[in-house]
Amino acid sequence: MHYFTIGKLARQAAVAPETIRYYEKSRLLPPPDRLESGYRVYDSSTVKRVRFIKEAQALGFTLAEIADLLGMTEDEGADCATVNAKAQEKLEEIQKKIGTLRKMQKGLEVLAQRCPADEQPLSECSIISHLYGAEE
Amino acid sequence: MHYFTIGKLARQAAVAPETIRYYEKSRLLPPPDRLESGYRVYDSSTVKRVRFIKEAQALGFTLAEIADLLGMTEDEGADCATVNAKAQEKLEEIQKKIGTLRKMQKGLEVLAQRCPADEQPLSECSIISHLYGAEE
DNA sequence: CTTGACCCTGTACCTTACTACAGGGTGTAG
DNA sequence: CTACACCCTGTAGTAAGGTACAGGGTCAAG
Repeated sequence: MHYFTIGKLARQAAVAPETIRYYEKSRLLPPPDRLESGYRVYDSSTVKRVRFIKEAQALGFTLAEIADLLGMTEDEGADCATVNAKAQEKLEEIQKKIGTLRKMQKGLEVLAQRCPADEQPLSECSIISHLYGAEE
Repeated sequence: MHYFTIGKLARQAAVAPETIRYYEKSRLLPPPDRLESGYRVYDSSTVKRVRFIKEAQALGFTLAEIADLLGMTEDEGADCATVNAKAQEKLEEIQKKIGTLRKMQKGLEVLAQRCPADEQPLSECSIISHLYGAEE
């Protein structure tokens, strides 16, 4: 089966090799197998894992939170009550993020629609007012 | 009308006063009016603005991006084509974020459901596989 | 009319998440 | 058999986003 050295992994996941080593040190990636030379070797599942990390990060999760998220599925001997509680917590957080994004979306749509017909000042910020139900 | 000093504003928005001053320096907040003493004075719209900044940040937007977002509604004399193009761009970004969050949500739900009936190893990470359609 | 909570500016420091060497070994194409 | 791209460890530096003083003025309650 085809394997990846750190450089190839990094290219596939669109990050720098240093970032991979940094993630390893930070326990976001498990210590990989090594060739006799000491070179790290990875398989394609690591590519997915790194991409996941990057996407979660773009959504405002910190590396610590992401480690937690990934840890949930990997802790051998984590009991179900704990995993479920954590999952529930994360689900609520995600639900809230989606809700806020929806409101921003609405605000931007209003802003865009208002524009071609113009004349009204844009100064009343429709993004903010959609989030907080302000004087529209 | 009731006004806020920096400390009250900070408490209302759940940040530190230093953060408010930092946002002012970073042009995320306009220079406020001052009392004769030099004290900054704000009104409630600034509370909303600061909350907006914090929420946008929690969604992975940088302060520079947020400044851009807020700037869109305030640039006197920004032409509509430009505002619309920017809004469209942001809308796509937001749509993508929502999509990714939905997939994470699905993954976490599967993880949680799988747990009480247990026995299967959790080791196949359902969060990641939901994002990348891996071997489920 | 003072005391405690608040405000000011300015500078220095901190954490997170990288990024960039330095100094040295590896692997493969020509 | 060498040249060039790649890998290793370790340490230091960077950018973003704050946070923490120091040194000094303000304001309202008692």
